[in-house]
Amino acid sequence: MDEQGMDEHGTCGHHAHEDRTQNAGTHGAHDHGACAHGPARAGDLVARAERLAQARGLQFTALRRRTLEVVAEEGRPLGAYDIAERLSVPGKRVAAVSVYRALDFLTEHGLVHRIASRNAFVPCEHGHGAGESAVFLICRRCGNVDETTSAEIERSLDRTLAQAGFKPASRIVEIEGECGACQGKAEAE
Amino acid sequence: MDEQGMDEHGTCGHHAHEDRTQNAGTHGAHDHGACAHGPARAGDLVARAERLAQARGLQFTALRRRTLEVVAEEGRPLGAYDIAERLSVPGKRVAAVSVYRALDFLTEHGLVHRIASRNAFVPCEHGHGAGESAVFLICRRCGNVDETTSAEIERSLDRTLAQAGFKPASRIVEIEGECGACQGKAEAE
DNA sequence: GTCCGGCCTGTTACAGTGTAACGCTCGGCG
DNA sequence: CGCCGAGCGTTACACTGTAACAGGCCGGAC
Ligand SMILES: [Zn+2]
Ligand SMILES: [Zn+2]
Ligand SMILES: [Zn+2]
Ligand SMILES: [Zn+2]
Repeated sequence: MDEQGMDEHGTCGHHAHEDRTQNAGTHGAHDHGACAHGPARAGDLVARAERLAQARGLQFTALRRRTLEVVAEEGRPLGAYDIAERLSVPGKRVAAVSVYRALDFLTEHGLVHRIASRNAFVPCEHGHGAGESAVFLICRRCGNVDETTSAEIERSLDRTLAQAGFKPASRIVEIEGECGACQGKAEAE
Repeated sequence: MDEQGMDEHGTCGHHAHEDRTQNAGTHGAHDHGACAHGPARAGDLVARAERLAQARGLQFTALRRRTLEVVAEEGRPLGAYDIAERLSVPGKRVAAVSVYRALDFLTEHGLVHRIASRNAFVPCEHGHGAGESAVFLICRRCGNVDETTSAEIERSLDRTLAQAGFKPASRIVEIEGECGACQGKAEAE
C-alpha cells in the first residue's frame, strides 16, 4: 500500500506492505522526549531481529518490525494499545489484537520484554544468551526501565529453586524504585 | 468484636454472610481440591492480622477479614473478581471494587501478596520482617504458589542495585515452572 | 496451470482487570 | 448538635487480553 511519506532519510519503518521483504538500516529521528537510549539502539535491535529471523527461518514481517521499532524508539515501557495507536495513521488503523500477536512473536524470541507489574513492553537492551534472565529496574518517578543481568543473582536463584525442588521455566525480577538520575532530582527539590 | 473462634483445625471458614458480624464455626467442608496448606493456616493469618491491627491502630473490618479468609482458604492465587464472587451471597453482592480496596489494605500491611504475572492474590505464608521480600514459585501445572525467601538472593540483588545506583522500594520475584509434586506426576505419565 | 494448506493479518466481539467519582453511614469530637 | 474522616456501596468507565472467524499471500502438491 501506500500510506506513508514520512521517512526522509530514515524510513522510520512504516510502509508495511511489502509483506515479507525487509530492508534494514534506517534510523528514524522522531524526537520522543526523555529517550535515553532509545532511537540510537532501535536500528541495532532491528538488525538483530533480522539476523535472528534469517538464522531460524522466521518471518520478520513488516508489522512485527514496525512494532519492534516503536517499542525500541520509546524510552519507556509502552502498553499494547499505545503501540497500536502509534502504528496507526489516519487512513489505516492497527488493531490492538494485531499488536498483541506481534508482541507475542517478539517476546518469544527475546526481542522485547513484558513488564508484568506494568502491563507494558520494553525493547531488550542486550541479547542475553540462552536462559540468562533479566532484572528490570523500574523508576517510579521518570518511568524509565533499565535492564540488567547478574550471574550472581542467577546463581542464588538457582540454588533456592533446587532446594525447593522446583524446575523453573521463566523468571520475572522487577524492582521498583528510584533511578540514579531521579535521586539527584529529588535532592534538588 | 465478637467474631472469632474459628481456629483450631476446623474452620474452613466459609459462610460469610451476616454483614459485619461473623460467627465462626461452620467448618464447611468444601473440598477445595489441592488445598495444600490453605485452611489450616487461615486462622493463623487472621490472628496475625488482628495483632497487627491492634498494634498499629488499624481497622481490621469485617470485609477485610472475610477477604483475607477467602484468600487464605484457597490454595491457589485468586483474582479479585473470584474473591468478590465467593464473598457474595444471593441477597448480598460484594462488588469487585470493594474487594480491591480490601486487598489494598491487606497487601499494604503484608497480609496478602499480589502475583503480578497472574493478576491474582495469595496469602502471605510467613510474616517477613521489614524489607525482607519474597520469592514466589508458581507451578504451571497445578497452579499452586509457594512463597519463600532467601537472604542470599536479597544480598545479590542489593549488590546489583547499589552498583546501578538504584534505590529500591519494592521487589517482585516470580518464578514460573513445575513444582516438585507435579514433576513426579509428569514422570508418571 | 490449479488446488490446497499454513501463516499472517484484519475484524468483531467479548471476558477480565482496575480505577474514578459520588454518596451514604458510622463513630469520634468539639 | 454539627463536623469530619474512614470505610463501604454503587455506578460508570478505562485499560488489558483473548476467542473466533474471514481474507490474503505464499509455497508445495497434483
Ligand atoms: Zn533482554
Ligand atoms: Zn527515574
Ligand atoms: Zn509473605
Ligand atoms: Zn504443581
